[in-house]
Order: sequence, then C-alpha cells, then structure tokens
Amino acid sequence: MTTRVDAVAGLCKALADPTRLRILALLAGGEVCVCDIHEALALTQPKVSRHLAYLRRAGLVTARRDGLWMHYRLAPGPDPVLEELVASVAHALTHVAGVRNDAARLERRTGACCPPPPASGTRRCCGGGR
Amino acid sequence: MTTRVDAVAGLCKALADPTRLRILALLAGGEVCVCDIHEALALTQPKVSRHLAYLRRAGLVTARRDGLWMHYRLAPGPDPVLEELVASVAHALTHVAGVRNDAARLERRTGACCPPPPASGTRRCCGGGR
DNA sequence: CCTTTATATGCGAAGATGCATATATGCTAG
DNA sequence: CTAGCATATATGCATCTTCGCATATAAAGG
Repeated sequence: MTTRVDAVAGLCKALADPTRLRILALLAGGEVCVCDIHEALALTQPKVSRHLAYLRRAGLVTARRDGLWMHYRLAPGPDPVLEELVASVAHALTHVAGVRNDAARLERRTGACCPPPPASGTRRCCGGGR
Repeated sequence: MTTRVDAVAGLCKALADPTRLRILALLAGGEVCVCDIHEALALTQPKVSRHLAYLRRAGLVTARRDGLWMHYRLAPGPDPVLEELVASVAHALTHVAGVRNDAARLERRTGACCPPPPASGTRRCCGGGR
C-alpha cells in the first residue's frame, strides 16, 4: 500500500522505449542470455547491453553470470501492484506482431526451451476483451 | 492485430509522468472538467492544461466543450490491446494512496456525481494479489 | 601469457521533452 | 464597450535520453 504515483510513473518511463519493451517481452518467457537477445532482436550488442543496464537499474530485471554468458530474467517485483502492471504490459506485448517475430527468432536459436507453444492465434487470454 | 511496439512504447511514455497518471486516474471515474482537475490535484492550471493537451495528442482523452468549461474523458481506445493496457494502469492506480486522496477531493467538489461509492478499503479486485 | 569471445561502459552529438513563464483567444457580466 | 476571468497556446530554458563509435573489463582456453 506504499505504492506511490512516482513509482508507477517511473515504471512507465522504464517501459517507454521500444527496445526495452522487446527485451521485456523476451524475458517474459524466461531467462535469456545477452547474446540471444542481441541476435533475436537484430540489435547491436552495446545497445542491448545498455538497455539491460537501464532495466537493471530500474529493478525490472536481474542478472546472473554463467561463465562467459550473462543471463537476464525478470526480477520479482518489490511491489505487487507494480509487478501486476509489468505482467499486464508483458501480456499486451504478446499481441504485437513484431514481438512475436522476436520470440520466434529466439526460439529458433535456443531450441524453444522456455516459452510455451505458440498455439496459432486462438489464445483465449484477456477474457471478453473489447 | 496491427498493434506495434512503438505504439505501446508511446503509450508508456504518455503515462510516464505522475501528473498525467493522476489525471488519468481521475478521468477513469468519468468525465471531469479542467477546473475540477486543477482543484482536486492542487496543481496550477497551466500545468494541468499542458498535460491534458499531451494526453489528447496521445489519443488517450477527448475533450468536450460546454460553455466555459472543458470536459475531458478517457477516449475510446483505437486499439483493444492499448485500451486494455490503459485499464490495467488505471486499476493499478486505485491502489495508490495519493491517487485515492485525489479522487476523494474530487468527489467532495463535484458531490460524487460520477465515480462509484468508495466502499472503504475492501475492494476485491485483483484476485489473490501478493 | 596471449588470444578469442562476450559483455559493459565513456564520450560526444543529436534529438526530444518537461517545466515554468508569458501571450492570445473567447466568454460573461456590468 | 470595457473589464475580468478561464482556458488554451507559444516561447525559452534546462534536462534527459538515445545512439553510434570506440574502448575497457571479464572469462575461457591454448
């Protein structure tokens, strides 16, 4: 209940960038390493790294080092309200064509280890919707 | 399905400001005129006007002129995905103490014409939560 | 120790945006 | 017609963000 308006605004700010949203959508499927993000999104490595650093500072993701690779995953929300919000955004992104392509490219690389099957089209997710 | 990542990012950007979030939360209760927003949020009028203009440009709200007063309300989403997202944010804001105070001040001014009764505290909204 | 691969960061420039002023427009009243 | 108020818009300043390039750190292996 100590959620503050500024916190919500700050979260939105962190989400207010296409690159970060695409990264977030990828991470919603589970832990992913930087190189895979870099490849799946077809972005330069420094760009990806930079946005990951931003998300880390914002407390949205956490990093885990595994030898050469750095794996990122969504951080457990410090605040249920904010966590719920992130989940909503992540869900909304599953409806975005570009993001699905990203996910598909990731699966092709990692061998579809983490994300659930696509189930072409007929996702009955957001209830009645509209 | 033509939702684009940029559109989502743009929406987040529009929401990435405490003032706009507070306005949004107020408008979630129904149509409100500028002067009431200005009073309820205890903000200078130009500031409110500017942010309303921002929200209008972003397509989040629509304006209706009624003599002297300008009434703003949430715009029907051009995109169900984005609309759902806005609803999620608006809902999250109901958990924020400061926003509740804003709403209370608005009710005191308008005589609680639009928003539903407060039902002190025990809103069973987001399921289990936490 | 040196090389390779992966990741992170400094730096400078360009662009966008927020805020707070000040100015213009439209309406109402006397 | 003029005065006064409320709303909306334009300007200036400061800040922030992003991006590309190059470079620095970290780890693994020969």
